[in-house]
Order: sequence, then structure tokens, then C-alpha cells
Amino acid sequence: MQQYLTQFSHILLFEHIPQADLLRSLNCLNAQVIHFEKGNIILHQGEPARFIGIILDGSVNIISSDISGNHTLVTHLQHGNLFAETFACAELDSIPASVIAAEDSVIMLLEYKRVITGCRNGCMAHSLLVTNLMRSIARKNLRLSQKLSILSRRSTRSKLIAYLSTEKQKSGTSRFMIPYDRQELADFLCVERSAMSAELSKMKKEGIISFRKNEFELLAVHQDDGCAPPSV
Amino acid sequence: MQQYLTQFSHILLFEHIPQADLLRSLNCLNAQVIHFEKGNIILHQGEPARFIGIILDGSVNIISSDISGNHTLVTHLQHGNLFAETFACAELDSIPASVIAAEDSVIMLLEYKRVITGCRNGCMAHSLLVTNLMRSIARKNLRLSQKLSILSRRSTRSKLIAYLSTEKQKSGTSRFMIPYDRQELADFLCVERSAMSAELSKMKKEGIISFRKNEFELLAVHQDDGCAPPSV
DNA sequence: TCCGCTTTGTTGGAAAACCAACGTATTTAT
DNA sequence: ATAAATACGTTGGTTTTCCAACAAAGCGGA
Repeated sequence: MQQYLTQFSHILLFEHIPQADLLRSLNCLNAQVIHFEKGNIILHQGEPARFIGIILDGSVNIISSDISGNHTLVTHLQHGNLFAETFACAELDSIPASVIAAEDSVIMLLEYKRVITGCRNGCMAHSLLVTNLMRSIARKNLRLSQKLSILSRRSTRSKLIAYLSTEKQKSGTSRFMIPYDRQELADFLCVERSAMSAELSKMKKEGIISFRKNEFELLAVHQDDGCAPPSV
Repeated sequence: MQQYLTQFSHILLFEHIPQADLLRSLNCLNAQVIHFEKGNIILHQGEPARFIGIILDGSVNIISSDISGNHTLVTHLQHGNLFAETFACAELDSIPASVIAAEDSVIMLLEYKRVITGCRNGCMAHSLLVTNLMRSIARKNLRLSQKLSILSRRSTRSKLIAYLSTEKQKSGTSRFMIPYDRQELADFLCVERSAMSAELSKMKKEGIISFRKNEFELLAVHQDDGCAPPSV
């Protein structure tokens, strides 16, 4: 376990936990560190959600298969990230996807039941772990909601405005950089790149926005043509 | 506090917690029960996220205001629901929306810090509360992800197929009822009602689905034309 | 500098979604 | 039972998006 101490410092789940406490706590949680070769299955779709996974090294793919046998890559996660934590915390009888090592990887598995059951040693680290876990899930929740509010717009233009507004708000300044190139932005907004590019030009011509490369400026905001509030 | 015992039984956050324990625990958490008149502000946008709210009676609106002063109704929540739990668990410095009583309401506020700090009495209820909270957030997370995977489809048809597939999977049977009328379904999918209706007819004619009122049957599933995996 | 490669913007035709308006069926109220 | 209201399907014209193909601009290496 000692040998992974350097990795631990990059893992948000372990934030604010002193190393000594962390080691004691992981021991108390009976954390397992396992090496998986590329292509090996870490968690099988359909099994009960027991574990929270932490990628200490390597990366994994989350793959969901439907009844007809179609596989879809849900996402790819790099080292430092958690996986299946949502499934475990939701206490699902059956996880809706498999987790597969995308390359040779080192994975730590924590048993959810142990995480949430306060340990008799009353270790502080344990309770911090739960708080960190909760924060991580809650923040993911906020990101999902935000993206949802963008994708619920009907037109390319209003998706762009919704996205740029949130970026502007995040940055605090009127001019800001976005972390995507045009293709990535189009993918993020789920629209077609060239159509989006055309729309951007049109908006620039109309004086709504200005941009150069990845630096944008949102000049005027408008009445929204959004759809009904997300009733999830 | 006693007087609200009947309401408590409908609140998922309190699931599996015996009443006696619950009362003791709420006391130990210093839970406040407050009456708000219609229109009064329960939580102000911009304030630090300290509280988890529980609607014991009445209902609330979540309203977000942007810099230009546009207000948008994010959602409406009925009694029995939680609110602001995501903000609190995400430990935001500043909550991104206000919570306003939509009618005369009875609200319970729990201080997040107290909830996550194990109490010295070591009460079992306390730890159950945390588990329940976590489960609730994680499940919301799953719902959001699922909706996101539907809205990231580009065409009305593939949104319909994505939605009907998940409903089919949920129900377990090939024929299933959906909880929306046509207008609500269109709103949920963020498409136009009449266009959706037309698409449904077309799909029926092609033999992909059949339906009568709210009872649907998904006959064949197809290659997906989905977009890139959600990189949230 | 020149050449190739990638990214971004532009354009035109095809397809899809939007929108309003209307006809029909079903439900609710009187 | 009748009338009114609501929900659903259909249609035609308009707008937007998609798609493929190409042009222009930016970038890196030889």
C-alpha cells in the first residue's frame, strides 16, 4: 500500500486526509489493490453494486451493453478518477455497465458497506472519506444538471448562448477561454460542427458575440427560448 | 416536532429510521422547522450552502437569476422532497439559485455540517441519515445521466428510441405504459409535439413500434446514431 | 521558406424539425 | 345525451440543421 502514497495525493476522495490516517483507514476498510491487464473486466454489468473503484494507474472504459447485445462506450476514465461510486452509493442490485481495463492498470476497490459504516476505531479519516465521497457525487450532479440545461435548448444558437453564459459566469470576466476546439465544442453541444461554425459567424456578424480562436466574449444576453424546466 | 411524525414516514431521507431514533437524532442535529408564507424566500441565491431543506408541507420553487436579472424557474418541488441537498453536499460557497415558498409551507432545515459530523452520541440514526442522503443524490445522478444520454441524440426518432428503450428495460416487459401524455413526452424529450406525433406514426407504419394511448411496444432496436459519450 | 497536416470557415442541396392551423377522437362537465 | 374542452394525429409551408465538399487560415517539421 505504501508504494502508492504518491498517487494518493492526486485523488480527490482522499483530500484533506493525512497520509498516516489514510493508511490506517484503508487498512481498516480492507481496501484491495489489484493489477488488471488490458482488456480484463474489473466489474461486470449486472452484478450488485458493492465496490467503489479508484484508478491508481492506467485507465478504464465504462461499457454498457443492451439486451440486443449492442455495446456502447459510456466513457473513458484516466488514473486519479473514481468509478462505479454512483452505482455503489445508489445501492443498485445490478450495475448498468461493465468496467474494463483500457490498458494495464492498478485499481483500488473499496467496499461501499464498509465505507459508510462508521468504524469502531472512530477514525477521523473515515468520516472525511464519506464527506469527500458525497462532495464528489454532488459536484458531478451539478455538472450533469448544467449540461442538461444546455442540451434541453432546441437550437444550435441557444445551446451556444447557454454554454457561453455559463462559461462567462464561471470565469467571472467578460472575455474568457473555452477548453474545447470547434469539433469538441460541437460534440459537447451535440450539434454538427460546420453548422455550429456557421452559426458562430452569424452571431459574430450580428454583434452578439466576438471570438478569436478559443477566446470568446459574450456581449449581449437575450430572452431565452429554452424548454420546460428539467423534470427529472 | 412530534406533530410532523406522519409526514416523516413519506420522506426518503428518513427511510429505515425508527421514529424514536429519528426524533432523538433531529434533536441532536438541532433541526429547525419553520413556516414560510407564500412568496417568502427560504434560501437566497449567493449565500453559502449550509442547509439541506425538507418540504414537510406545501411546495417550493427553485429560481435562478442571471447577471442580467433574468429569472428562470428551475423546478417546482412538492412536499416530501428535499432541496438544496446537492448544493450543501457540494459545499458551494454560493448557491446558484433561490428557494421560494410556492405556497404557505412548512420546511425543515438541517445544517449540513452537523449531518456529516458524526455525533458523539454515536446514534445509529445519524449514520443512516448520511447513507440515505448519499443514496438520494446518487440516484438523482443516475436519472440525470440517463436523461442526458437521451438528449444527446440528435434526431427526434433516436430520442424516442432511446427513451422507449430505457422504459422497456425498466418495465422488464415488451409492452409498457409511459407516465406522460404526448405533450409532456415532447417536453421531456425537448422536441416539438406535432413533429413527434408524426414521427411516432411513421415509426408505427415502419413496424418499429406499436402504441395505443400510453401503452407502447418497442419491437426492434437498431444501430445507434448517438453522439460522443458524455464527457461531463 | 516550403510543404503537408490540422483546424476553422463557407457554401449549396437534402433532410429534418418547427410552427400554425385544422380535423378527429376521447374525455369531462352540464 | 349534448356540448365543451382536451388530447392526438395530419398537413403544408418555412426555417434550421445536417452533410459533404471545398476553401482559407494556422501550425509544425524538413
